[in-house]
Amino acid sequence: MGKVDENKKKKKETLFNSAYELFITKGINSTAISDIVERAGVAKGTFYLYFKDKYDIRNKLIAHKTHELFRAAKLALDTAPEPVTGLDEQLIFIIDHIIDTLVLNIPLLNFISKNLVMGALRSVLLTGERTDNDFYEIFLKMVLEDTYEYLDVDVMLFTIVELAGSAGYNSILYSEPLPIEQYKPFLYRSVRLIIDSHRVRPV
Amino acid sequence: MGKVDENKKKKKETLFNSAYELFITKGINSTAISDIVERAGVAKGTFYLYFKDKYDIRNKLIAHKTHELFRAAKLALDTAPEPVTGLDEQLIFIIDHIIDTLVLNIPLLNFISKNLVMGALRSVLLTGERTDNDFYEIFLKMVLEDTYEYLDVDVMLFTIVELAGSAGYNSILYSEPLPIEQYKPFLYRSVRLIIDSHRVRPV
Amino acid sequence: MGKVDENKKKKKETLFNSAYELFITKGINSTAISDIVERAGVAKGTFYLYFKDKYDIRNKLIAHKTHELFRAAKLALDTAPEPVTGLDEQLIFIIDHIIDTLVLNIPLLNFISKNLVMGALRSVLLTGERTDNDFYEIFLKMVLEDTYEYLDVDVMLFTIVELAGSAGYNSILYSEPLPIEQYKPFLYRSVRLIIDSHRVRPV
Amino acid sequence: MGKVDENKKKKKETLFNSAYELFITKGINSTAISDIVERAGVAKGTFYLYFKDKYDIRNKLIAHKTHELFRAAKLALDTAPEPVTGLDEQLIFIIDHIIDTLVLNIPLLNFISKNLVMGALRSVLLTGERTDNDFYEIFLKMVLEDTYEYLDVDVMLFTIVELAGSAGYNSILYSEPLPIEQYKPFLYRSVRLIIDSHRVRPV
DNA sequence: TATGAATGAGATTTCATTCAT
DNA sequence: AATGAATGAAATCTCATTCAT
Repeated sequence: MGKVDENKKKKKETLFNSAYELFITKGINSTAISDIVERAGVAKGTFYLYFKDKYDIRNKLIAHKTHELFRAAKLALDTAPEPVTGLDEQLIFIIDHIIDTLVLNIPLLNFISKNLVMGALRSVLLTGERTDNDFYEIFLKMVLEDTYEYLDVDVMLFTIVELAGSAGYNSILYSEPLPIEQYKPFLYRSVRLIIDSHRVRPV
Repeated sequence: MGKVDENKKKKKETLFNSAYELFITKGINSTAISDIVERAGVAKGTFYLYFKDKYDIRNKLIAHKTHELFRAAKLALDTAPEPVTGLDEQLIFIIDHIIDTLVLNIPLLNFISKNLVMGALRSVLLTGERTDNDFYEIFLKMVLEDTYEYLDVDVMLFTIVELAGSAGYNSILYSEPLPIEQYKPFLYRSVRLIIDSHRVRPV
Repeated sequence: MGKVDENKKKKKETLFNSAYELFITKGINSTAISDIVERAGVAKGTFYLYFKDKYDIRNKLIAHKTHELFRAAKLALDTAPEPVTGLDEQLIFIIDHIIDTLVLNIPLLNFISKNLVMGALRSVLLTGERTDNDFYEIFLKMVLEDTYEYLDVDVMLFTIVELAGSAGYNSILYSEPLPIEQYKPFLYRSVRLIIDSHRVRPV
Repeated sequence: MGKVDENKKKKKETLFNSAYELFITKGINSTAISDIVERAGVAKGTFYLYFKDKYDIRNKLIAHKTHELFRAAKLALDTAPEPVTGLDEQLIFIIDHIIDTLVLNIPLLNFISKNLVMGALRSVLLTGERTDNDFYEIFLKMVLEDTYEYLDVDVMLFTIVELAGSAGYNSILYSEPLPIEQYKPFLYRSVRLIIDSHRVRPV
């Protein structure tokens, strides 16, 4: 990569970081592009060299952050001291890891969620961003390697993601109807039931 | 009610309606207060007599509309040609009714949802707005009158609302992973499983 | 005075007091008529029953407060334990008394001054408001009773008032070029010189 | 200076001039920023690029205009056909020059004065704006070069400025107690007395 | 590429004043 | 006399976007 390209990438990254910090601090509506470029230390015009507008950078940011969450969860799964076996345990492990991360990073939860958690998660999981790590492929692989056979895998994943995302969001943020730690057993029971209902039979 | 009070109520209502129509047509960000008052045919200052700002009227609107959805669903349930029995069937009836309403009113879905569906639904269901119709009471009554006994009723309702709200929203709007009509059976199966998992035994 | 008239006077007084407190607290520009009536506990329309606008009430307030200052100073002069004799000593006594009062009431100083101290003082002294206590008359009497004869009495009073008002204002407020207590000897020396320069001869 | 910087300076100047003309014509309260930018032929946002708000530009304007007055007076003093000698004559020359200027420019007098002449004059004389021509230095030099020695020079200048500013303002504007031309002898006599009272002895 | 001055539409908000009750 | 809802002009200020350098 040439020095110019490097510089270009650095500028973009700086804008990315500035935007993220401002978005989670002040919210999107109250963050002006001038705030972003000021914090990034670049000129206003430069912003428009890399992003279309505020919502462009926001969307890319959400996708990026969601990606990171899943990547970290998958990594933890793969490097767990004791191997986690069974699709249900594996999915719950991932959900649990993400929840635990977000509990410690409420601003991130707020940022992602306020901007339609579910859409974002889904985009990562089901449709989108098949760039570096293809999570959809990863999930399919997990499904295939399981001892059970599954029907309507897409539907299953979708249902779980929606439930966990939505219920998790509210439970973490508002401790309603229960604080997340107390709600987890219920959530995971439901996840198991959903998975189970998609099983055909042991292979 | 004096003539003045009557007039006041009418003004507020007009503003309410104008705001709603603009919000679902152009979106909140693109709706200016001047748009609202212009459409309502009142002076700009009048808006500030009744609402703090754009977000104040939006929140009140969301609560109001969500309320209406539930009220209509409950009414339909109570006046169904053939009585619907069993908590699971009743809840699914309500969900189904709301989904069908929103399918025909995508702008409303978008409006409510973009502004945190779940939070809004939950506020109606679990905590909030115990004004006219107390839905929480209604649900409790439905639970009590069922032939089964339930544990953790709050958790059960919360889980169902989150799942149905979030999954329904995406399925209706994006037909992903399936169009809503095809997704419904899966959704309702999950709802039934969740209900079932909270049952203790027949009374 | 009938009950109605009494009530009327009370309303006006309340508005007066509210305005004064707001003016010295927030400044005139930032004080809205709605602030005044709110604090006074009367309706907005009532304000217009008694005053033309914000500046009307302000002017009346300044005249009133300036009047009070002089009245109090004159009273102190007349009731001093040891009689003060000589026009120079008497005028300095009055100036001193007013300065000491304002030092303890900076908001009042600010209010009067920001709105043209000198004009206000002058209006009281020379031209205006010959209502209850006619200060001009009082000063003339002080001049006549002195053992000296004076030329151009108006000019003398004017010069002294302008000097004391302007220099006093700045010295009290900004301690520049000296704090008022240290500036006083210089000020009073100048006042004596001015008086002296208007003397013709002992009568 | 680049083309951009040149342009910037020109814009600021244009705003400055527009504001000044409006302020002295309509008064500050009645001058809107939109008036200023309209007259200057620039966009509204441009104003905020150079000034914080209306009061910012006003303060800078007052300082500027006051500066000009003194500069012109000093220039006249230095280029007088017959050299003016003696501190008293020099100070009176300056005061006289400023008074004569203001007599011909009542709007300027009003503008400066309404916003606390004295404060402004003082800021130029005693403390402030030590930029181009340092008037304080100039006065000190005048004092040093005099044949007399002086005590408490700051106090002397302050007293004179306050007296001349305040009395001059009222006399010019209201012809009270006398028109300025008739009042001048009295004023200058007082000034001489004040100067004299600070003299120690001929050096 | 990068800059940042300039733009100017438009958003929000205030508030003196009126007038029907 | 008193009220206070309604007005709506006008004020301030923001900010996304452009474009000459």
